[in-house]
Amino acid sequence: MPPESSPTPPALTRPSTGDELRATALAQFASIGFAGTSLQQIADAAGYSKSSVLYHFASKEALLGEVLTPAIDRLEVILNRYVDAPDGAASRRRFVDDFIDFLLEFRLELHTFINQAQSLRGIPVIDRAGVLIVRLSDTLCHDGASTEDRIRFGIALGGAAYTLVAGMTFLDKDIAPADEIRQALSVVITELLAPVAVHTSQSRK
Amino acid sequence: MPPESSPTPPALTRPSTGDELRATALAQFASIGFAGTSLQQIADAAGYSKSSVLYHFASKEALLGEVLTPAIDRLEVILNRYVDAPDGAASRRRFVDDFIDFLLEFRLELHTFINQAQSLRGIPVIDRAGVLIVRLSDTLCHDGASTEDRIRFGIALGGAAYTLVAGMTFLDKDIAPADEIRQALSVVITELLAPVAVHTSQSRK
DNA sequence: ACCTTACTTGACCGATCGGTCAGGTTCTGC
DNA sequence: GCAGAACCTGACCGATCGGTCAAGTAAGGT
Repeated sequence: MPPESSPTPPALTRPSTGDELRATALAQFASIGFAGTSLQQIADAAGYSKSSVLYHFASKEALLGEVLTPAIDRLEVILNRYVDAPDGAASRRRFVDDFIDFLLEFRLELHTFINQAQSLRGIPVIDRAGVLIVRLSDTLCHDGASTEDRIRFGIALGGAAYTLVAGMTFLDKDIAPADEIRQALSVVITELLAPVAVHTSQSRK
Repeated sequence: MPPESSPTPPALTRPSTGDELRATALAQFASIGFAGTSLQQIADAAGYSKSSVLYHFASKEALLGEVLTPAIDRLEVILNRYVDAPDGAASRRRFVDDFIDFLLEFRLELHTFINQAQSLRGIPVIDRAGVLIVRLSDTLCHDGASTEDRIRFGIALGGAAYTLVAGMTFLDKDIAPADEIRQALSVVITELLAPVAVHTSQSRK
């Protein structure tokens, strides 16, 4: 092999073992569920031994924590940015864009959390995500929001999480181009959340 | 005890052991997942032994089948009724009402299927439900439906399933009255599916 | 009384679960 | 060359998994 190649690879560094395991575990958690995924499966899928997984991560729960944390951090940033921004349609629009970016980038993480949070209570990373979702809901809906407003929020969140993961599997067999999905998501979510926004721009009650 | 009570109980018959087990299993499958739920858990929660569960149901998969089948049967009836009905806004409206009834009555079954179908492929009841969902999607969206139309359908389906189960858990701590939820769902889902309906009433292209 | 049927159970099976541990390999700094 | 860290692994642990089996019990028909 010629020595011309760089010590740090040219464009992208190959993923570390930890990264591979995180990615593999995420895929399994999202499709089979945390309880239904064994460390052996993760190890086999990633091409390592079970012992190796437990060398890199203290426990199965710790692995879940490391897998979900980046998504939660990102969501926290987005929410804080929206809270700090002045009220108005422009801030609202940027938030929806940020949120759609988040959906597309962390679809598996969101799907994992959304569908299993109830059964995983007590795990630190899950509880942290839980309070974040509540804060997100309260921020968008305010305290006096109607049942319909809350259902709008829930449908937008859960529906997007579902559509981007499970839905794609057997509904859109032929996957649509990414920007087409992004634009469609933008239209539908904006439309879903629009009535909720109306209440937001005026002080409640 | 006075013998005045009827041989077949007056208003409602107490549930059979099989019914209790089905209900208990459904709750566990929906919240922890099929793979994550053990027969022991189901037996303990229902107050029986694991052996008793396996006496009433041939296997864990058979139990899942019996749990989900009523929901699938019902969805099949609703879809067939819509397909056989004349095209038009009235049929469409009735379908949405039927569908919301279905959502409210079989929320746990739908949630179970929606979020685990991918990992349970090969199990007869799951495959049957899968083709039914595809048929539902094709019926509502037709062949030439845009990505946005399909995303609308996916968000309505997945969003409702999520909101009615997981969402209620930590978003609407204080549960709203049933008819309020029904009306809100009706508004939001009708709104979501409305643009898709437009394409339906005219022959495509 | 007796047999049958429906139902429930504990003991048990091989396999797999999450997790520990000691040992082996490879690479680095000295 | 050598110590030490980083990494990877097979063997092993007690517990639990889905599932089988024989025994036991209660009710009903004869």
